[in-house]
Amino acid sequence: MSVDVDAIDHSLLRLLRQDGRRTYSEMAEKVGLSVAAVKRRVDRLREIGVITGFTVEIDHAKLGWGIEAFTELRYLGTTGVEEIVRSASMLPEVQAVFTVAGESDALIWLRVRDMAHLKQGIDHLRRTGNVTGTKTMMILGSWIRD
Amino acid sequence: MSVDVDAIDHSLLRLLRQDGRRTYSEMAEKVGLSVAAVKRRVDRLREIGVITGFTVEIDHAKLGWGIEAFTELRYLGTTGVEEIVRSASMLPEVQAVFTVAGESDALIWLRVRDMAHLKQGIDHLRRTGNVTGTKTMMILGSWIRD
DNA sequence: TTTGAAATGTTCGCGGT
DNA sequence: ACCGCGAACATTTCAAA
Repeated sequence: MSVDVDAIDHSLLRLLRQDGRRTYSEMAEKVGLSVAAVKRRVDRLREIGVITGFTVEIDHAKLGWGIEAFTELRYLGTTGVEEIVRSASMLPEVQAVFTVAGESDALIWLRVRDMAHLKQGIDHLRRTGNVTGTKTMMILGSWIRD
Repeated sequence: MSVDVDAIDHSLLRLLRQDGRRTYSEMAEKVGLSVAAVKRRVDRLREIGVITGFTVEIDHAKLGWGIEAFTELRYLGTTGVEEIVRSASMLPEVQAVFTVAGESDALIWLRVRDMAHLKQGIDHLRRTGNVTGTKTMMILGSWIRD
């Protein structure tokens, strides 16, 4: 399932990670190709599925959702992975769901307005699906690549 | 530190989360404003720090980095939070670092090519900084909002 | 806030390597 | 298969109302 992506493609991906709205002209200048060549390469990276989309990065604290936490969930042995993701992702407070192998079955990334809101979110998770136990870590700070 | 962001701003943020390369014209049509008004709003969201940037979403498995894991790290009590982030973020395998309150001090999101590579990454983390213990969860699947 | 016009960027066909 | 060129089309940007 791996694909051929050369050094220039990697440069383009790096440039787009730094700024997803960069123009083709700007990228063309940086990698030393024509504008059309750059567009064709980016189009191809989308077609073969290396690029799955573009998005905006938001400071949620500025929007009043300044508290983040990870909650590890354990489910009944009969609960399928798909079911875990489906039930957890319904909560608007859930930013991401990772199904994992280890003591826990899932790791949930929560984003909330305050502690009361967090409590409510965790309670909701415990009630939805067949949750048998939770363990929550408050996020003090985070660093994300690029 | 919270700011005033109205319903139209939220619509624009939602549209940009779905596709960060949407044109102002397209957004203008969807929210019922002129193109210039939309541009001014997006510019303002950047200025006040709600929008911190734009980026591309990549399928890393297609690039041959198909294994992901979370590693919980415990550090010596003398280790500062800044030091934890600084040492961990140096590894290219580290996708994100979350400093947390709880049993562990940090939660590291790793992305690697294979199991040998994962082992090497965790070993490196254990050696860098004052790590006193680790616990790793392999990621089986993930769902991320939008 | 909108309008309007110039500058800039995107898209695609075609010919060349 | 990949590139560059050029022309048509679309978007961005900003000044003025």
